[in-house]
Amino acid sequence: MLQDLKKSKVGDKIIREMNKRQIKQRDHAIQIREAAEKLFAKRGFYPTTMDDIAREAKLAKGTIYLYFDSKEDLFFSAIENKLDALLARIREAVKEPLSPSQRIKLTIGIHLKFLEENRDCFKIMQSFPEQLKEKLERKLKGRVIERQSQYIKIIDRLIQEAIRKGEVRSLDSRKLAVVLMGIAHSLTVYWISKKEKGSLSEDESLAWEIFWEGARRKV
Amino acid sequence: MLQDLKKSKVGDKIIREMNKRQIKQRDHAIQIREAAEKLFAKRGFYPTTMDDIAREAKLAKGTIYLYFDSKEDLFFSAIENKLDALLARIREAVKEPLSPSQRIKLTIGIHLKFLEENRDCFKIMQSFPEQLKEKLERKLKGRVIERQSQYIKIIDRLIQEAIRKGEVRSLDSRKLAVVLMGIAHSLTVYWISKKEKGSLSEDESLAWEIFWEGARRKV
DNA sequence: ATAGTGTGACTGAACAGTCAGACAACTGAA
DNA sequence: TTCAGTTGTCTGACTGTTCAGTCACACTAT
Repeated sequence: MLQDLKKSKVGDKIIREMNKRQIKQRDHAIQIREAAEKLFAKRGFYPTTMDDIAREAKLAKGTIYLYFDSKEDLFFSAIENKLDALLARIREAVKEPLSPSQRIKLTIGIHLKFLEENRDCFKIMQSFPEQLKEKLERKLKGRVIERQSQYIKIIDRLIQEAIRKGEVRSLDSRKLAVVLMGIAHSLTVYWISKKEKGSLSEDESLAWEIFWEGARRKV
Repeated sequence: MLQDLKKSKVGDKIIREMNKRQIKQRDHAIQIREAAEKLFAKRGFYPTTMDDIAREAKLAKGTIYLYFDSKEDLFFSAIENKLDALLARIREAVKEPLSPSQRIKLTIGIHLKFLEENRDCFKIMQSFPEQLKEKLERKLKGRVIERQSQYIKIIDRLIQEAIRKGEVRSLDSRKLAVVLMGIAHSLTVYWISKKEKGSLSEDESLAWEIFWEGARRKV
């Protein structure tokens, strides 16, 4: 076995070199991020210590610093990771060949389903905005804010399209996007506060109905 | 003057004793709470230090501890104080002899106006829920949660009434209350993110319209 | 004279981040 | 295949700093 590996070309060699150390590395990075997600979600940024995270990840504290520059870096990486997953799903959904309003509905559904599956992520994001010292790396903060605004932009664009097609009244599309997200958000908070009884996805129709009836162009 | 005071009965004496020291005391308590509100709103709980608050209040750190037991106590006192003011205004408005739906509209208006005038309060409340260690005094946390739920309860009751009178479709009234608050909340976040350009109160009609059209019983 | 307020240097605990040394995976010469 | 040497990974005791809360002393109204 080892012979085979040795015979292979340089390119392969690099790939195989990943096959013990690098894979372990990647695993550790994931392990750490997952521990961080869990604890940041539970307690928020400040009360979570690097020792806690190390314990949760079953690694030494020093190890964390091999993969992440600082506590903040880890925090933002965790959020980014989740947000990217959500954005990817939404971008996929938006491509569906449906009317704008139907695509908006689909998006809400995905959004709620995602939060249901990733309540941790939601809790982190919710506690994010103001709780960090200004002096913190603007760059880091910016990375997340950019993703959040991308998200609103997608909804905004959908609503603009719906307005253009006469499905929705011509109101401020950005504000409508904000309102729609607010509805989804508040239902999620409520769902979490009820200790997650029932299914959040079930509220998709309520959120949609209120928004749609409230926003649509009356015939 | 001093003679007069000395002659007066015990009851009076207590009252007058407030007239130099106690008044100063009350002023200091207010000074401290206002400084705390300002800084907690700006930075959140953890990054705000007692030294910061003392500096802002132009008093020594030790003085704060004459009026408040701990940092947490001060934090919750600040929120409570604001929430009580909001609740008082809402309770007053709800008494108006109007139809339930009109009273709901009035309530939203007051809510938005209050947040516009007290954006600090809003920012504190928003950052409140998860960011404190569990070990923190449940009692303190409870004081605020109780007030928040009172608020939702008032809206809930209004909506129940509107449903009973046939103004609103018979949906889950608590969820509708949550949605309504979510709409107001998200518009406030948006308004703050736009650096408070324009007037938040102007969004009253948008919030109302979407909610109302979405929730009302169709004729 | 004294009791009620105010002060800010000080203390002890908590915690992010470091680093010297242990350890495991790989290499290539014999 | 073996093993000494090399490189990359991991560890947790340690360090320096930050900060909530204290306390001995100062001040001021009565």
